[in-house]
Amino acid sequence: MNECILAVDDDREIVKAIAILLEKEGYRVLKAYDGMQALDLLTQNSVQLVIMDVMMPKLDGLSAVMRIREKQNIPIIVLSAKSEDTDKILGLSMGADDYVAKPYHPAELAARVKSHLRRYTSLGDIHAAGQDKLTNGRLCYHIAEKILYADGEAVRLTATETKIIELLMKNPGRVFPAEEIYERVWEEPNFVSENTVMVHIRRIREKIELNPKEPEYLKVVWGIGYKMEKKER
Amino acid sequence: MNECILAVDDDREIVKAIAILLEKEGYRVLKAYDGMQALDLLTQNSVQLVIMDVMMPKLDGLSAVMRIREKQNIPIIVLSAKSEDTDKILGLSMGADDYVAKPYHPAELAARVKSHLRRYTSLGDIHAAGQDKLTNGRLCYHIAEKILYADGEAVRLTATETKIIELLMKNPGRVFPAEEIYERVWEEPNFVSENTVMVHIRRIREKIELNPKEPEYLKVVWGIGYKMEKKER
DNA sequence: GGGAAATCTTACAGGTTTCTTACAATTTAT
DNA sequence: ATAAATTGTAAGAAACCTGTAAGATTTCCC
Repeated sequence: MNECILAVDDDREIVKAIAILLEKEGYRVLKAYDGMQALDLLTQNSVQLVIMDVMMPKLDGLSAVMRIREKQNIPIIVLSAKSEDTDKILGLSMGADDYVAKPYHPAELAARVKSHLRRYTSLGDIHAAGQDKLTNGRLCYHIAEKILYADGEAVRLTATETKIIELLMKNPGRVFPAEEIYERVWEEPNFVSENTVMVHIRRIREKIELNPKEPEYLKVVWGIGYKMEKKER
Repeated sequence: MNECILAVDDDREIVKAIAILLEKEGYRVLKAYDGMQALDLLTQNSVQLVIMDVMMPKLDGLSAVMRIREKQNIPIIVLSAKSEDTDKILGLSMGADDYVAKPYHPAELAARVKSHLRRYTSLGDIHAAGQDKLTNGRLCYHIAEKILYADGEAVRLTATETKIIELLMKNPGRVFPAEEIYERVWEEPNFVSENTVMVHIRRIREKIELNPKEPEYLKVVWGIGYKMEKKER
């Protein structure tokens, strides 16, 4: 489930250092030592981000970036020695998304990786949704505003409640076991059986249902989970 | 029938890369390697959009932008190295419609080109029409002047505050996590957890809100971020 | 109807997020 | 060079959210 990053540099020490840094952050890291190896690994694995040195034997950084772009549209961060001419580097890194000078601050590299991954994966998310509003009966969820409207009135939901509603509104009619809701909202497995999700569901009902005791939207499916009832228009 | 774009940069590799990218998207691309060449091509051809580096020999980006504006009102996207001083770039790109930092994601450049062309061709001359003001309730932000007015009175905002306001006024109603505000205003990842953004938000509230303790414009969305409340007209 | 399992309800203590204030460091203007 | 303004950091206060537990209720199935 966790994201996979490809680190490419002819200096093995640097690749190793990057791997250690990013693995500590919870990413899976693949290693390559020239452009050709990098391309091979990319075809064989599902990679979400590439970190690459501009100066490399076999296949240099620029060519490698171009070749990657032909196939995939993943974020690419380019590394380079600071001494070299900035303009030249920027030319060389055409098609990359970001540029980090060596020596770099480990925390900074990690932050940039995180930032690009978030933008890349969230953009994918928006694309999948296609719209900025999800309407269902009395309810209407604005994805960008992160606000749920009931009968046109904004509902005051908390952050956790908003995430649950976003999940359910994006998948109206689909039943989610409480366990799945937990894992997708909290983004971590719930090993202890809790009624945490249940309590949140109740709180949401209190805010969106006309009669929370007999919900018409946020319904329970006995023995399975919860769902957002799909309404006719 | 298909639209024509002029790419200008003294680095031929970059112009070539831009051309390949945009031709793949179905545009016709003219190439120039300095400001003078660019102006020549503009008089001889029907061009719908210009992509230009700020730093160029012969005729620099700023001057070129000005000269183009004298004659035609087409969209101009300015390129620049991220390392260069942000304020200086802002000055240089005065009169441009958009600004993209190098290195950039090809898909991003393509998307911006598409978006500017759509606006330009569909609405005709949007510049003349004057979408240079963003009004929301008591507030009105002039994009070109970079000044915020509250009840018609200019508000004395600092540079950082202005950037935050511009981001929020351009996206009324949308919620931005503090982290995203940081990244989009400072243009670098915030790898140390700080409450910097929060303090700036408070200072802006002090200047624009009637009662800063209970903001009616610059609102917090608990656990998620901040937003500019969208007001009715 | 009875019993077991699943879900609902309630309350609260602890934790997190945001606010506020002050100050030191930095930048800009005089 | 000096003063003024701006900016980032820290730390304590306030507001708000969250998970847990424990008892109540509903549903299912025999």
